[in-house]
Parts: sequence; C-alpha cells; structure tokens
Amino acid sequence: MLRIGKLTDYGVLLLTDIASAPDALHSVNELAEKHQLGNATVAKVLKLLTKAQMLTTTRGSSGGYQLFGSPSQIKVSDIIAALEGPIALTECSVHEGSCSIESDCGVRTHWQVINGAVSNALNNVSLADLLQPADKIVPISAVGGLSRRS
Amino acid sequence: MLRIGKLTDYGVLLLTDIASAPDALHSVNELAEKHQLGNATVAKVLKLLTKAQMLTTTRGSSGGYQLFGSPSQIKVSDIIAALEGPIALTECSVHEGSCSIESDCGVRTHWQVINGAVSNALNNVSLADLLQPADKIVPISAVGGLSRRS
DNA sequence: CAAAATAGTACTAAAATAGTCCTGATTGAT
DNA sequence: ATCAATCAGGACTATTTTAGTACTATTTTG
Repeated sequence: MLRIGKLTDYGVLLLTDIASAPDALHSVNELAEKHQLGNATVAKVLKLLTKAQMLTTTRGSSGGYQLFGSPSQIKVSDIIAALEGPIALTECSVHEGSCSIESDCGVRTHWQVINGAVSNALNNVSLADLLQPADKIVPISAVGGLSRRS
Repeated sequence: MLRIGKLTDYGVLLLTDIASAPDALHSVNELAEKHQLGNATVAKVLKLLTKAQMLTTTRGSSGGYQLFGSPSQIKVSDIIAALEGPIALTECSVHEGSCSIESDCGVRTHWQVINGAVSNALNNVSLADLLQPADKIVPISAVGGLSRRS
C-alpha cells in the first residue's frame, strides 16, 4: 500500500483546524483534546510544522500556534515533506549511488518521472482546498501520465 | 517520505526485464543472478505478480515466467497494488469506521480526492512506458489538482 | 516567582517490511 | 521410473521504520 504516515494525517487535520480559526492562538492542549490525540504527539507534529515554517508560535503562558501565511500557500506536498522527509517513491530517487546496480538500471530514470507525476499531483492541492466543504470540490479527471516523443 | 516498498521496486525491475524478452522463459535463478537479488526474494515477488495475473508460469524443469498480456496493459498502479495492497494514502481511505473521529472528520473526503489524484497518476504509466528509452519519454506537465465548483 | 506554554532531544514500544526457509507439486530429461 | 529443475504456498525471523512518550530547558504573563 502506497502510504503516508499517521503523523502526516494528523498534520493535515491540525493545520485545517488551525487555519479555520486563523486569528486565535491554538495551544497543544486545546488541539489534543479536541481531536483526541496524545498531547505529546500533537506537540511533535506542530513542532515539525513550525520548523517547516507553516506555523508561527507565541511562547509563554497563553501562547500557542497560528498559521504562517495563507492557506493557499501551503501545499499537501509541503506537509508531507515536513513530516516524512522529501517525497520520493524509491531509494534511488533520493540519493544517487545507493543502488548497487545503478549503472545498468534503466528503471531509475523512469521512477523519477513517476515520482514527478505524483509530487505534481500533491503540489496541486493546498490547505485552502482542504478547507472547502467537500461537496464543493471536484477532482480534475485528466491527470497527466506519460506520452511518447516520436 | 512518501514511499513504496523495495519489493515493488524489484517488481518493476523484474517485469521490465521479462517484458524485454517476451518469448523466453525466465527462471527465478536467472533473474536473481542477473539483478543480484536473493533467490527467495525474487521468487516471492514473482509469485505475487503471478497471483495478480501479470505473469504466466510454466512449471517443471526448464520452466519459468513470462509476461501475461501486453506491456501496455500493465499499469504501475497494478504493480503497486499487487505487491503492497490497494493504493491508499491513509487508513481511513481504506476501511470506513476505522477512525474514531470519523463523524466530525471533514478531512476524510479530501484525502480520498488526493488519493484519487495520485492513483490516477500511477494509472497513467504502463510497463510499456517503462520499456521506452528514458529520453523518449516526457512527462505531461499539466497534472490535475482540484478546482472549486462555484 | 509561579504557572502555562513552546523547544529540543532522547528513548521505548509497536508495527510494517524484507528476507529466508521448508515442504509440496509439476514437468522434462535420462 | 527416477532424478533434477522449477514453481506454489505458507510460516517464520530479523530488520527497519514509525508512533508514541518522557524529560529538561526556555520563554512569557500575571
């Protein structure tokens, strides 16, 4: 199963929540309780998102988190990258040289293309899209694949 | 990191190899040696692909594997599904009811959309595309995202 | 100073994945 | 008929990754 981690799932959940009340400061406790998640887990996710500059924080008592920038600037691909590292389907797409058969591996280039298609898809969904009521959203059917150059 | 398993990587590798010599019978040993993979591992992958009807087998001595059908019929999404189960980014996309906060979870529907976009992308790449020399392939830039219905 | 909050780091436990092994069935060659 | 090569199926183990937790330090308000 092609999958993303739970933390990313939480991340999306928390970000949409925070974005839906942009002027309030949201504390870890508040969010954890609201979504029935462990306190420490929520803290972990928010810290990562902060490091990736999707959130700003105010420390001290009555502090909390707020969205940094507008919802339309935050892409799903960014969220995934922040919580799980760079989007790459296979090892060899990340570091060159990590594959022993690299030289004769004609598949490598193709994975990069597939990879690009997927991250492109994820790049086209922003937090703003996720804030829309579901029935207001329609997927564009034509999702790019590959074509052959003659 | 959004990722697929190694077995899937092997699967793509092995399938492209088998497809490139469609008339020969390819044994586990031959393929394992050629690609420097463990014998048992190759066997495992090929068995799964056979069960998913991408390969046919001939048993007995001098038997082996062959591609079932044409390369253009086998999609990358099929390969992933065969080796890792159904393509689904999050738990809640697979089974309804597995999420405790499902009722108030407005994010769920959105994941399904994102999910659809990704599997769509993977659906548009076939084994035939992977058999092309890399420089003959160009990604279609316009990859669908979401649009709002007024 | 005390309380409430985030920052950073390290650790533990659980789950998923990869890899291996063994036993059985089928087929071709001798 | 027997033997060797090959796939079929399942069970098991080890490894790696992910999730979750805990602890200590820092910042800010009252």
